[in-house]
Amino acid sequence: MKELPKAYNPAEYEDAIYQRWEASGFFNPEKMIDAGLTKPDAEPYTIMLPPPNATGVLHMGHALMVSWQDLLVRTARMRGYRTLWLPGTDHAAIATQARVEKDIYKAEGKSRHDLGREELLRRIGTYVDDSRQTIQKQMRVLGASPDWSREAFTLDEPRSRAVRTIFKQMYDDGLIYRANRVVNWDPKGQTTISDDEIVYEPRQAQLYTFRYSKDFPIPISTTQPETKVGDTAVAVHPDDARYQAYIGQTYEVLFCGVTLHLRVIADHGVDPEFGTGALGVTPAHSMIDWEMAGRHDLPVVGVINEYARMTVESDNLKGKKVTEAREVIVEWLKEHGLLLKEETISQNVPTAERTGGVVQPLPKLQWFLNVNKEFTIPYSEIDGIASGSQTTLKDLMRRAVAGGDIRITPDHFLKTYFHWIDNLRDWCISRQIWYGHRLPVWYRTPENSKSQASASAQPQRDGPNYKQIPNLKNEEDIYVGVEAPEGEGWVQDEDTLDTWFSSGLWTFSTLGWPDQTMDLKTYHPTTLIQPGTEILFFWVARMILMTGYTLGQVPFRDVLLNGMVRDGQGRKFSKSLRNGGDPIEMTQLYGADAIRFYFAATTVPGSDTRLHEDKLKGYKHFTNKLWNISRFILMNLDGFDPAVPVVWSEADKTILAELDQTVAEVTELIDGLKIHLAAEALYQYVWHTLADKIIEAQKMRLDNPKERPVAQALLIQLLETNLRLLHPFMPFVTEVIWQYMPASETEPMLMTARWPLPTEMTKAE
RNA sequence: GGGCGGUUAGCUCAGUUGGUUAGAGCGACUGCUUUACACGCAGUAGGUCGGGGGUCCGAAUCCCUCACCGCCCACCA
Repeated sequence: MKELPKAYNPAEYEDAIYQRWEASGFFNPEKMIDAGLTKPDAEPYTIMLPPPNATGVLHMGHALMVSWQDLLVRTARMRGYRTLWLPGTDHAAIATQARVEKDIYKAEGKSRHDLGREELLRRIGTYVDDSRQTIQKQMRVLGASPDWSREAFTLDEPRSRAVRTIFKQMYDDGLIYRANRVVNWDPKGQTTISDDEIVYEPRQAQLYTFRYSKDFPIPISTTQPETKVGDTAVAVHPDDARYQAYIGQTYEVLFCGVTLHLRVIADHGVDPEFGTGALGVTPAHSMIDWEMAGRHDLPVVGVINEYARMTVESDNLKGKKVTEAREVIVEWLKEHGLLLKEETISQNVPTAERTGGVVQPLPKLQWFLNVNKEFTIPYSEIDGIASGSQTTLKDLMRRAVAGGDIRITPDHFLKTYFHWIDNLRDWCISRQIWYGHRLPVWYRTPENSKSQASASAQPQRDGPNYKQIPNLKNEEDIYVGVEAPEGEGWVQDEDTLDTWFSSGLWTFSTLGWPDQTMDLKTYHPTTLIQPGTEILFFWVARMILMTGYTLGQVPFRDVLLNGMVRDGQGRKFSKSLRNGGDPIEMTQLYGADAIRFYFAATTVPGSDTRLHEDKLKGYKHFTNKLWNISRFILMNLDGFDPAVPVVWSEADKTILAELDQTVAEVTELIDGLKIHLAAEALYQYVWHTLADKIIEAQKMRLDNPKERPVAQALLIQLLETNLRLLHPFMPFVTEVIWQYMPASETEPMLMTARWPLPTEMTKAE
């Protein structure tokens, strides 16, 4: 037998081992069946890899993702499940386009408008291909075993077809609709964004208390005086004694050169304690006011455009930026003695997550998904929702989790999930960016049906004249379909879909839906998904929605949430901080196994974790310890014949029973998704029981010719079982050692070897 | 404003359904060139489990309350 080197050097083995795994084809579950390693009727075990954004490289958060999922997948594979781990990438619409635009601007000084839609998309395509290759390479370095042959991309043709198909179905069901509504507009990114893409930034703001004019009886307070030229009402609380006399009255005032028609309305949404207890209602530029305007049938007057500039017909305001207009108005108030009070308050300013731009509420013609509208669900396996019954998307999302069809780990996130659903409003799904799934919607107006239409013929898309809103009538035909319509004059909507629309289909679009494929039948619902806590709403909830709607199923049984990986000081990893976090670099330093064991052992579901290199070093030592345990046992194997039966002593039986117990414990802990406890149990057993106690005790026996064969049999049995148990945690080093094990003659690859059964030891007697 | 999580050894963190002297890694200290491993071995020190109150035969664990830290949601205009 060849003797192992004194120390384990990961870099020497990892590449070759990975190549051997991949070349075997056994990441693919059907290949496992063909080779007789998995039974054809085995229960499936499926994990869809949360597709990393196609915007570049993986970070330590992805390393955590790979560590946990590959661990679960390798365990399932060894335990005989028909195991599929399906990889892919997400086109991450806004993030990717913003990134490429930035790069291009930096390098060439060109904007997307200089390049045009086609050229920009071509550039993004190239960029995304590069990123995907980088991501694949990084996953390989970490030892991931996904079925690369099934790799998917949220923007490839099969996934796009799924998107168009669902869009059409939802449109036909009346769930997707087009409407003029106040949406969150990002002036910097020049697109709408969803409620979930807003981050509130605390800032200091000036709160101005003033009267519109000398004649107007009620003073109001605001932090945004520039929007007040768009006011159409003043709202007070219905029970507010101070203002009872004015409710229902209408006033005409000249405010900073603009004539306003203000009605005094009573609405429960007004807090009588705040400011003057009266609120200037600006339906066009505030979500709350828009809703209030709906309740009171108020006119909507737009005064700000997509570039956050004033559109109001007034010489001293028109064309000015909102910040400039604010100064003009405050100045005007002061001059006319209308400003009553000015105080500094702290305020949360809504900003766009991706661009940092201050969100400007604007009325826009957009596409929405109605989460409250009833529709008939033809088929449902979801607890509490019968096939053919009436339901809503919100209800689907709630019941899929409430009924226990989906388990969330850790379970305290259930509350957060339900709270989010309860507050959910219709989802704005259209985006004014170019990279993404173009809406499968075509328009035909009398005008463009004659000549070959151009995109600019579209209604109101960029027109700043909101005076017509909200009663804009579309004098055009609309066609929604999976493929473009026949006939002349149809122009496709310029907009693309929110990136989470396609991500929501991930568990089944990856399996070939809308075709009724074998994959879909076999692998769906999937077993488990492992997202970060920050995308519980963005992604997990949307998957439940989309899957419930489309298949009447849950997308997965288990949601295993992970927190964020931070640096040793608790900071996020970022390029600007230069605080490291490159998985490849870490792998070179400590080996992939140490990284993986680190994440298995020290990271708890749902909680953020700080990366400590001293611990990483500790787990590198652990791989080396395992190496040397193996080295010792293997170098004492001469003369050993596995075929010769041995008689265990009582002490041996105790040892084997303890091993047995470890197998049962580790298996159970992994089943319960308590990966960190499983890792800890194995670490303790291998180092402090097997190495420190058992091996030390067997050394004397090995010197005794009579006892030697029993000691050999015992040690090889212990090592073999531990290698099997450890393989999902540290696949490389265990696979290398396995090649020296007698068992490799019958099971040549540890990756596809069988998981030890708790009873195996007792059977060995 | 509402909700969730955290506070355990010098540091970073575990602690599964409340059960005998509260654990790990790293660090510290003492001793080991023991031929598997110094990426090692044997051992030692170190904690009133954030404060207060309660339930219980028994609480790090359950209940109440307070403090501080972090996150999520809402958005007072």
